[in-house]
Amino acid sequence: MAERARPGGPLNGARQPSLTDVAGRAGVSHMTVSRVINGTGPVRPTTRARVLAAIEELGYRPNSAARALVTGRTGTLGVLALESNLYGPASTLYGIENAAREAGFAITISSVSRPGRSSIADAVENLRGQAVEGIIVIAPHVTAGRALEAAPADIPLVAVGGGDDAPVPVIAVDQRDGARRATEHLLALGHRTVWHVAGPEDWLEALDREAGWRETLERHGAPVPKVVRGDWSSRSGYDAGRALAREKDLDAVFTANDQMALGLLRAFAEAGISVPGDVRVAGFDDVPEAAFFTPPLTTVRQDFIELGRRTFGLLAARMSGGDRHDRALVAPELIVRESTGPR
Amino acid sequence: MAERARPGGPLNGARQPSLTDVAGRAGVSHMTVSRVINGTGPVRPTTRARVLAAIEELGYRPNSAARALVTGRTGTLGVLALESNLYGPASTLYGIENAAREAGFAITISSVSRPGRSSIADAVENLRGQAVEGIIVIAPHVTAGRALEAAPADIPLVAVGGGDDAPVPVIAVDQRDGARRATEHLLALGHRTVWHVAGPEDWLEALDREAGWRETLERHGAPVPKVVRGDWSSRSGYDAGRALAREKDLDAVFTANDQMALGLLRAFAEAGISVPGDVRVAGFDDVPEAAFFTPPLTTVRQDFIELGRRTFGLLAARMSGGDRHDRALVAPELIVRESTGPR
DNA sequence: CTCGCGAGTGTTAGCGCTAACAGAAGGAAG
DNA sequence: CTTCCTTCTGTTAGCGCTAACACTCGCGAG
Repeated sequence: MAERARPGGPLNGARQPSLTDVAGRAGVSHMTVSRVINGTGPVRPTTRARVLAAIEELGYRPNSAARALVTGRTGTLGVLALESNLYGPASTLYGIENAAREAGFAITISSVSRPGRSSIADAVENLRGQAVEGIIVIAPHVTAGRALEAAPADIPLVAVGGGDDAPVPVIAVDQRDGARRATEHLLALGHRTVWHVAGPEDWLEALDREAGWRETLERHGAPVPKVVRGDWSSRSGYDAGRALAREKDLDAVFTANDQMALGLLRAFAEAGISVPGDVRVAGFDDVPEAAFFTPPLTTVRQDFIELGRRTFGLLAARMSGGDRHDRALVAPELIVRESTGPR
Repeated sequence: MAERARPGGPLNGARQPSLTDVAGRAGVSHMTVSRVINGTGPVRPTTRARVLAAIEELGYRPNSAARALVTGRTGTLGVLALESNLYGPASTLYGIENAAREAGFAITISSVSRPGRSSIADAVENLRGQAVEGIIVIAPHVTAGRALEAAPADIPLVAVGGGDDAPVPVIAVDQRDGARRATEHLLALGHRTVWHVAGPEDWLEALDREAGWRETLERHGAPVPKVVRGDWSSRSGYDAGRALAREKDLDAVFTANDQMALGLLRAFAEAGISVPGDVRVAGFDDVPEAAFFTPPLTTVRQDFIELGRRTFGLLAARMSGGDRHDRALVAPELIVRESTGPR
């Protein structure tokens, strides 16, 4: 009776103990062991103790593949993440991972370097190949939203940070509200209007923040200056700052994220423009460094951990049959610092 | 013949097609289908075409659990990540994910909020429960190194950013060399010595950077000032800056990361100390924002993508039987900017 | 005393797949 | 024409587990 080699077995070559091994050691049937492990069905306390001892002695670990094969459940969720070091997406990922782990789910990630219809479809396909039970898409792009229109209907999928019109359920921070808060804060300081350095046009968050800024200006009857567009990077904020430094009645600027605000501040410093002396500046995100910019930055804080939790919660609801197809918003908070302080 | 309900099946209730379904449709045996899918064994071109057509029509997707059960391979790697938004760890994660995906492996992450013997052991256990074929630990802590001493011997495990004495193979950026480059750069500018704002004592990278700085000073016969210790945060860099601002012959400062340098610059600005006029400052990491600090920061760049690739490569080698237990270093690069520019 | 019932345990089947081997068909070599 | 390969395809077994049902007790009710 030849021992068949296990191709992918453990390094030391020994076979992992199976339910049957444990059963043999405990002097019971494999079903009793299964019941002890899963808490299904009644088991006499003394038997349970014998089984647990056998499990301990053999170092038994359930075979997840076998379990998944028979139950049809893998206990795994897929997260489709944008490959970026942007503060928001990375923080959201940890929020999701935490919530999922607490609920007993594993997370496998599939990253996408550039969002696009095909790359997102590929990543979704990749995750499905890994038999995930549900998918969370972190890709706050216009293109991502469109790509999801072709999302498979037979697997629960939710998005975090998608737009109003996304074809899937979405949890997002209320970008418009955040932009409104920042803009109103600046207007309340007595400025005639507020300039805006926007994020890239293919990001929904950029569009929402811009819309929130625009709406607020219009509601207050303030003129709407021409938008300067950046790409989230400090470099683009710097370029925007150089351009804005040439404007005559520049008074207040709201940048769509903190990194661009940093570049803007740098450009203003080089141009001899004082913040908040000559111009007041507000950002968005509240990255941990924002309090130490020169000057410390007024900005809008997003609770990414909460965002992750809520997103997981929505997916969990969908997986257990909830058919809600809604959009939930997490409220942001304005953090006031010196960049919009007294002159 | 009752159709048994599939507990975790797809939302629409229909059973996913199996090999047998495809076989029936193509008029062959399930083995022929398996051979077509895996490219094992010869199949007549016309048969192959029929099978591929059937796969397409049914939307067949291999069941990874069944495959894992019989082959003993899951095609999944576990990454144990520190739950932090620090630039380095997050970037490394993407580097690993990329390399793994190219090689056909999936990545599941398990995050650890606070590194410690038990939390790391728990996370490793968690990953093993998911039947990963190998584990990569991103946890550049002293405690992480110690926790890995108890690492299971029957699963390949490598660490990224661990210490010389780690009980497992390690890929790391050469922190000492980076610190040496920064320190020598500052000394070459004519400064008598270089002060150091170090990272937390329980981080190996902090210790290595400090050691590299200290060795360099000693080799050049420069006095070794008292180390100011931070915790990587801008806040701690700010506090360090306030403390250093009181020193008399402060000339040059090397901070162990860029975030702390930002806080330091902020504190110096508030204290009326000009950089590089009065004091020259260098950091470590080259975060994307470093070029836009006030002033732009001289710093040490680490190639995290390369680090991730190399780490995956090492793990792959170990998984295929390589028994190397070595330590490989990735060279960093000094990026000179205004913070150490001419006065 | 019999019956019923619940607690506790065992037996069997089968999830979807690959490994191993067993055929069948056809051509080349003797 | 036989023999022996090579190419292609099919059959069978079994991976480790859970679902479903069958069985054996022991005890209380009728």
